[in-house]
Amino acid sequence: MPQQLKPEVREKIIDAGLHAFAASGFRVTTMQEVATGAGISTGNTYRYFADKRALFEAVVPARFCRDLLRLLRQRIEALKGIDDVRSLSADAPYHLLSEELLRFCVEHRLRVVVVLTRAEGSPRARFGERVVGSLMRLATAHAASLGQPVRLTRAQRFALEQIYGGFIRAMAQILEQHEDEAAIRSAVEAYTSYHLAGLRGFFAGNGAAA
Amino acid sequence: MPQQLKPEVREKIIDAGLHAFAASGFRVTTMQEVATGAGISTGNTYRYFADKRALFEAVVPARFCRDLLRLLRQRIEALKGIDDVRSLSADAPYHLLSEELLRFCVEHRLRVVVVLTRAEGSPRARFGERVVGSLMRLATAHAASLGQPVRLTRAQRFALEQIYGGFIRAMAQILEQHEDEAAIRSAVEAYTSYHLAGLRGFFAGNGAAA
Amino acid sequence: MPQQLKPEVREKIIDAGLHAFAASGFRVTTMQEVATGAGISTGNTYRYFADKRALFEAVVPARFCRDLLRLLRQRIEALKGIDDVRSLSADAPYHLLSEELLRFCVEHRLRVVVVLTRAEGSPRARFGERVVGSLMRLATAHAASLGQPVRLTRAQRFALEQIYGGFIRAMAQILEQHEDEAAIRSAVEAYTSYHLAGLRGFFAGNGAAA
Amino acid sequence: MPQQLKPEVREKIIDAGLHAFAASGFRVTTMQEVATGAGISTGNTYRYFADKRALFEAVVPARFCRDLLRLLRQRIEALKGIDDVRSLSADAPYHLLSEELLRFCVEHRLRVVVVLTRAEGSPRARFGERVVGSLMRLATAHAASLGQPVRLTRAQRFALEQIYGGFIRAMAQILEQHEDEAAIRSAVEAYTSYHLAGLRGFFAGNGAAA
DNA sequence: AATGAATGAGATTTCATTCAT
DNA sequence: AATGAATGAAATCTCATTCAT
Repeated sequence: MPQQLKPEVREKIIDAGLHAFAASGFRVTTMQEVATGAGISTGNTYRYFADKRALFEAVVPARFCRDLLRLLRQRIEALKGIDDVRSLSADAPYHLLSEELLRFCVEHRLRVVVVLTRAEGSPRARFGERVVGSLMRLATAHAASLGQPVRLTRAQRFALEQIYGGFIRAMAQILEQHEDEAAIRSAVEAYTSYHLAGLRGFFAGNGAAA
Repeated sequence: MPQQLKPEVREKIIDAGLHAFAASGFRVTTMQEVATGAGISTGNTYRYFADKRALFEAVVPARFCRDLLRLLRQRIEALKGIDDVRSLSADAPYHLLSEELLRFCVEHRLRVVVVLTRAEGSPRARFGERVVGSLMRLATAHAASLGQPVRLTRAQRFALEQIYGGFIRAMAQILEQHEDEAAIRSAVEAYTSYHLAGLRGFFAGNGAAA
Repeated sequence: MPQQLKPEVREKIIDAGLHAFAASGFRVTTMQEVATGAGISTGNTYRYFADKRALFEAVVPARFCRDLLRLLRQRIEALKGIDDVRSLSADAPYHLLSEELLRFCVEHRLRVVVVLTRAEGSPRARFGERVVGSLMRLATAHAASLGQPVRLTRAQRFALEQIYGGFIRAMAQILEQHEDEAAIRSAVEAYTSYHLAGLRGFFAGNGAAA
Repeated sequence: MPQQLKPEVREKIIDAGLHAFAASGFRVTTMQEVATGAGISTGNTYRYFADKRALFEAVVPARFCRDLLRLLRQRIEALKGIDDVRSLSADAPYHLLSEELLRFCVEHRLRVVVVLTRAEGSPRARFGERVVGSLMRLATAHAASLGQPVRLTRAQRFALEQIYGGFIRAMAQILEQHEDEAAIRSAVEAYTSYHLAGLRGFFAGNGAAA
């Protein structure tokens, strides 16, 4: 039922929800705020979305999550051709690999922010974790696929988790604070120079290739 | 009024608050939980602390914030003697610089966690940002104090902010998930190998010295 | 205003209301359900009926109530020729007396169900009571018209009320659960064998004639 | 947690709930009404009962349901010694069998009313049905245990269901409308003279012994 | 006449905070 | 000082009813 109502109102609600969630997070945002933001009454909101969680799911659709996850994985997998992260020049592969991801993130700027850092209490609360877990598994598998398999200690695994967590969080922050693509691109590039060099150091320091 | 009450009760409340905030964050934690955790009544809590915010401020006192901030700054400042982060070996300076900070963090494990990652909605909500800002200013000033002043673009500055943000967040996570010092130490070490190499790469990639 | 609208739409609404009320009762049924059931919009419903109560009154019209009441009364009155319920054979009078009533009930199956057992909160909420009251008065008057006037105690009067209440309720249940006339007839017959024998026992046990 | 608060307030809430539920049913009764009835604020109600359903369950405890069910079953089972309901004098076994049940009903007057006829939408909504089902099974088993097993047609089974349904409903009504035991006793007695005679007629009419 | 989106009142539930004892 | 029951404001959600088109 809550589907073919006025599409523009639906969009207005989703948009208001997106901004409200991005500004305050799922828990703190009230349906009142969303409704006000959309210029409608609270009750009307419920004609379009069964409840707050459903609204969140519409703001951050499953499809979107799948795509984001896939693009992030591709970014890791694209490293497979390269024998050793240490040989990686910071920018060359970067532009190559992430063009699609970047476009996607630019297009869905706030959506990425919301799902990665404003989803506490929402039905997508674990998405961030899942992304990190997925990246971790890829990284591990990839490393294993190289000559000298990586033996990470528990502490190293934990650190790697933080590293990837920091990476996606940084991406979210960049998207949150910048509106135009050029600015986002520059900030990502700058962060990438840190991140890739960091990974090289991490695996080198651990006598491991990745 | 909340001065000459029983200090041990006060401590019990603070301790219960600390654990509750660490477990669920400021917003989600209820005064009831805190009181129960402290083994006293809800009402009594308010004789010791004017409200939830005041309790949080007692759990994470200004003094503690100052100390943590100071130690973090020292860590940066200690780099001053070194001309170029690029020449930095990953582990050597690490142990040297951070011994005091580490001890402090181990001792105030949960407090650090709370103020850095569980403070949303609390009066210390911005502390993390302030720390990062302070570290940024130091880094910039330090760089400027060297021969060739660093000219960071806006994007690089922003990326550096994320880098430091990720750093303190990683530290918080490490402290949250590990209880014994040895484990904390290993995890910090692993993360540091990433972080310092990352910084080298960052400044190298940006043709800048720090 | 709700007069010269399209009669077939009016009928559709009434029919949808009938089914919805029969399925869930007055209170639980929503105007949305009714409108959907009628294949029209919610708003349009209100062009035909001032409000939910008016709709209910149309679903169960006064005329219908009068007819049902009249037929039920006839059933009682038809006993007048018979001196003593005790002499009543269970089935003979049954077919005779109730043929018209039965046809009526079969024809207005759901309507009877609704007014007798699904009317809570509606403007016809008391109809069941009124029916019972009416039957009671008839029974009393009838008894009084016989030689030895029945002296029912207050308790007996009350019990008789429950007996008639149970009777009409049973009839409603039978109508609700059976669709074809034969099945309804059998069930009514079975219940009647209980009910009439019960009445005989009731008046015999109370040393009264009815 | 909602247990050892002020027992007298708890009792007041339960009592207010009992009366409100008895007056309007589970669905229609609001927590506001209950709170007002108990002379407290709405919020306070939730300190004693997790939600409306929990309140209902406290008003009509499982223990109470078990006892009521057991006593009703006993009433049926006590008929086992009697070969044929037809030989049953209306009052003799009645007093014998039901003394305990009567006392119980008198003591828990409104509670019985609520669980049997005001529970729609509540966690005990099906209790009435279960009671009827249980009585039906007992009656059937009992009949089967006699010489000539009862072969009830579908219609007769259905009618028997209505008979027992009417029986418990009548009992509820009697309890609802009378306060003192003597009145209840008289009304039950009067109804019983109908009910038992009715059963005799029912089984006789069906050429069956029970 | 009709649509169906929109409103707004009201119900349930949660908690920070207050208050009688 | 302490208790812990009580309050009241606010949030989520539901629907009868209205209204712009």
